Amino acid sequence: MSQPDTKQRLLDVAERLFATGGFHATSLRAITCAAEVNLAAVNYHFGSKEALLEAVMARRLGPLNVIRQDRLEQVAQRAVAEGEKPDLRALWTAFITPTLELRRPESGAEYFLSLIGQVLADTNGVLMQVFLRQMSPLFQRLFELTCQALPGVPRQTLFWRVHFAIGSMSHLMRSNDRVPVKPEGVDTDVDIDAITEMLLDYTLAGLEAPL
Amino acid sequence: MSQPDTKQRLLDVAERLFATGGFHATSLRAITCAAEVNLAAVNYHFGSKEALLEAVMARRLGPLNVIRQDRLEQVAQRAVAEGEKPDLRALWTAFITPTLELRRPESGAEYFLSLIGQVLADTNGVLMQVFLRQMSPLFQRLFELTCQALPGVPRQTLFWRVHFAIGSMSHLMRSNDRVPVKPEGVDTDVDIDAITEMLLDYTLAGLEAPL
DNA sequence: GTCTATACGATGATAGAC
DNA sequence: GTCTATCATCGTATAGAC
Repeated sequence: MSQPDTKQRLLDVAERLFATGGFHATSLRAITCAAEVNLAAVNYHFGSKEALLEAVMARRLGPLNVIRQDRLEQVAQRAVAEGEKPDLRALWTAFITPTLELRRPESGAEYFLSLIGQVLADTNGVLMQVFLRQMSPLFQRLFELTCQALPGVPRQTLFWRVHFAIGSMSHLMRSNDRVPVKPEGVDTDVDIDAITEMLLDYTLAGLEAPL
Repeated sequence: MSQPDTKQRLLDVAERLFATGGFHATSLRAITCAAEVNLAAVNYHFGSKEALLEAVMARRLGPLNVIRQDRLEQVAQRAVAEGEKPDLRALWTAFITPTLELRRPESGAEYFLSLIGQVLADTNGVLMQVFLRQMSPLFQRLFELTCQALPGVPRQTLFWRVHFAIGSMSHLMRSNDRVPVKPEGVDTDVDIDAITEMLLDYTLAGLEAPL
């Protein structure tokens, strides 16, 4: 390998350009030019433009999902140990916190979240299928534990409420800095911890809503 | 005009193909072929592919926003007349109900919602800007009335909660039939009235969540 | 194995004849 | 208003240099 970091450079540049300019609007020529590699390098190393995006996602999603799964199981085991229902707030904290942590500039994944937000929205795309294959076990587990935590709410109802919660979260991920409407007297530039707590309060109240 | 309904046919076909196949994946050649018009007709009548989508959106969004704005003002005026705060449930019913009504096959706009969901997700796109310009007054008004209905919650907090609510709603719009994960014992094919009520319960609980 | 140069078909857009 | 012809650019594929 004369250029040992060609793949790495492609992943980094693609993540940034896809996130800032959009997947479809970003050409392979723009990526390979910015990464200072040949155009054909993408197809050689990854196979296609879609496969490149898939690799960009997998690189971050893999470790992230391990963390979320671990923290989810910790909450589940604590519930078993204490012989009680899983703690709802702990459950959703385990799911939300590691995700929003990526918004911190120090994480090195500042562009990743808005990228995921885009993919999550592309209902018809193949990318969605790829993403879901990675996420499906986590979603299933989160749903089951939420059902255990809220035995009073019908599964059917909880399914849709979890669906709504995912919607809020993905919408937040997508709105990196640009928030649709900024009314007077509102500062949209709040820190991550504050937003995380607001999302948690909102989501928990929704999940526990009276029937 | 030898073909007086060329524009109309283009709008109808484009709405259907954009919604089912995705905006980027649908070529102008596929649209003009299905509509049985010449390829250049799109650029003649609308100017560009993006402008065509904009026209498709505006055709439905205009009347819909008039309805939503009217119903919002009805709630506001009732509050003034009774000298009380606006009713929160009535407020969000006015916003959500006319929208989800479009999911009914009889509405003739069955493809529209998933199209809007796509646009709402394309954070970086020009389409988003177009959409927001149409929606911004409605969002502003909904936010202000929500603030009036919940004077105990800080504007800053309510801003984000409204943001989360919009996220749930757009996520629901996007998932026309295809829901990411279907756990056991859950029927995802519920009727619109039931889903509307579940979304309302969820959203209201979130907006009113304790601090 | 890795990179380069080059070519192919399809796309969105446009100019000009009718 | 409608059509044909043509353009630059896109994602992709491949042959050949190192």
